Amino acid sequence: HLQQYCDYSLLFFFLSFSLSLETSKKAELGADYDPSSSKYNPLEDAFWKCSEKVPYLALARTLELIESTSSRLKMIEIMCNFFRSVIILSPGDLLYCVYLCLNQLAPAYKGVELGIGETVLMKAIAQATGRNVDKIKEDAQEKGDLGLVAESSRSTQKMMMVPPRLTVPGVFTKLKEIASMTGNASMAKKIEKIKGMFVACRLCEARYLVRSLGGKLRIGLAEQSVLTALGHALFLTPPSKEFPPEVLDAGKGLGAETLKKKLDEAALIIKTTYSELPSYDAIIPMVLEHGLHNLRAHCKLTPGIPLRPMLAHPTKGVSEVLKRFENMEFTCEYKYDGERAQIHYLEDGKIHIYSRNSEDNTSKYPDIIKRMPKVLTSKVKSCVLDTEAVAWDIEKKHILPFQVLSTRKRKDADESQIKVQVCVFAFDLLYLNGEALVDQPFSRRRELLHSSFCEIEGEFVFAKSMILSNTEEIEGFLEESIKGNCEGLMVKTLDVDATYEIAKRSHNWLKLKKDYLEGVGDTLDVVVIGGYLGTGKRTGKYGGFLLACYDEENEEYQSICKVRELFHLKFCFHLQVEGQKGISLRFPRFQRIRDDKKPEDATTASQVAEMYKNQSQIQTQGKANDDDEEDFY
DNA sequence: GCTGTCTGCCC
DNA sequence: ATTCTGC
DNA sequence: GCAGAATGGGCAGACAGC
Repeated sequence: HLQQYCDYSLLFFFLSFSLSLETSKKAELGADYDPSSSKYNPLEDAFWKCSEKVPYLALARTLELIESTSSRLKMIEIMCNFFRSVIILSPGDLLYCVYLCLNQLAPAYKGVELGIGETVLMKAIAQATGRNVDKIKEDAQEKGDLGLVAESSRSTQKMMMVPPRLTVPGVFTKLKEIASMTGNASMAKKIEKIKGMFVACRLCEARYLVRSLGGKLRIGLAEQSVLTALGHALFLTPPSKEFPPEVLDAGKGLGAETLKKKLDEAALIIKTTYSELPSYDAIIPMVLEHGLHNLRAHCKLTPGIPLRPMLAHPTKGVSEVLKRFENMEFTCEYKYDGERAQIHYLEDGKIHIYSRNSEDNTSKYPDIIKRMPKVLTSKVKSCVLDTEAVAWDIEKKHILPFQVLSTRKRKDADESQIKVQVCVFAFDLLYLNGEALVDQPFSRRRELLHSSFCEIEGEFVFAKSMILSNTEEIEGFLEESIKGNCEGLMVKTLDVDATYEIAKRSHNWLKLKKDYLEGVGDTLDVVVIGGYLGTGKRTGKYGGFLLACYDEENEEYQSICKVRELFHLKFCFHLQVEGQKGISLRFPRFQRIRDDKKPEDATTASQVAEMYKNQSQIQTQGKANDDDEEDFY
């Protein structure tokens, strides 16, 4: 507490000192920028001029105001106001503003990554502020956020020359430069770049710069709301080729209801466009040029660019499924335990494969690419397939666990050297011969899927599915899927609410996994042997706990996994834990406290081993894998 | 060229 | 991945 | 129920340090 008090008093002293210096000339430009006013005037309330680069401080202030707001509608309004100023004053910077608000540098499929993590960032902050890395680490634990640490530990050393103010395009460009650095000594070079920006930070800029670098903006507003804010801004203050523009506030004079309707429409246009063509590089220039109402015509689902995948809502049992899909026709499919693979076949014959998060996995699957021509019927000229790539035992012709798949080479895999084979399980068709199918019902998409592709056992097959309606049948199918080394079932409506329109509902499917079912699946009674300090919203609380089973043989507790939340647990002991590799749990989660048991009554190590061996996936691997058991554990 | 650590990305 | 929380 | 944040295990790949 003493330390914290000292830091703050220093900070206040430093701030008032620099402010009094500045005010003798002029107040820090933009220090009081306030895009939170409901009567915001995008021209007069901005503190930069037409055609100037957007000051980074304008963005940082926007983020700061949003962070201190709890209502999402208000957050969106604040971001919207900032965007409105950018649209009329500096439209060329809109793309960079959007990217920085999302903490993104490029569409995911371009694979642009900063390659900066907590450790490097702490090193950079330490160097920039002349403080010790351990001290930074300590502060980070206490404050739960490196951005706050950076903001409050800026160097008090006098600079010979005051660096020029940061701008949004300037910061964006530097971040991209950091991302492009590779090879020997690249980390040191990245640190130098970070330091260069850091010394130019004013007010709250350091907080958001550091958070951008760390990959977590933590302002309580992210993708969906940025899209909404962007839509609202484009409606209220349409891009204009003239300055000053004809329309500054298109909402003026509209009734509240009409205005809301118009704003919702605008947001839906942006969200729909983005879900089909998730590239701001493509969308922003287009919307600035042609306006919101011509956007859909210019930005469409495009083979070669990954679209957002449909996700599934978890359900706790068949009864919940029946309740949700009451009076609707639905189908059950096996939920395969592999990796989502969105396969694009272009008219020029090129094939691309994207992950669930739109990363480019093309070079990971040369084997899939090679087999595609065999499975396309002659009527397919171009398509986008939604599939799951699953590790496959060629000899025994069965599915292997996810863990096996995860050992595959990730980049530039050579087809001849592939050790883990995969079978593609196709379950949806999103585009066929120049036409997007996302607004078609699933029944239609599946028909087209089944009639346009040929199955090849062990290489490309359709997801196993059944149309079932009563509880017993569905439970039977679920059991069957588990026996077939699957995770459970996916349940999808066939005609009602059955489109692939992510902008309307991104979790339009249901998933039913064996381990969601109450009272089913493996539960362990474990002992808490450690706790970890939380970060961000969980600062000052435990963010996670280390759990252990009991090893009777050695009379010791063996750590088995960590878990996020423990109900009502305020204190815990810290025992010495020896790190060693063993069996662990894939999706550990807390169920309840066992008041009735003592620590020594915890599940024992041998019981855990027994449970591991009894898993159907392990059993079906058979004797051939016994030799590798040690490795596999 | 080997090893440990960090990072990003699958689930 | 799962889970919790505010709106 | 949505959106966002914070958290889990575990792998390959990249890089630093020797």
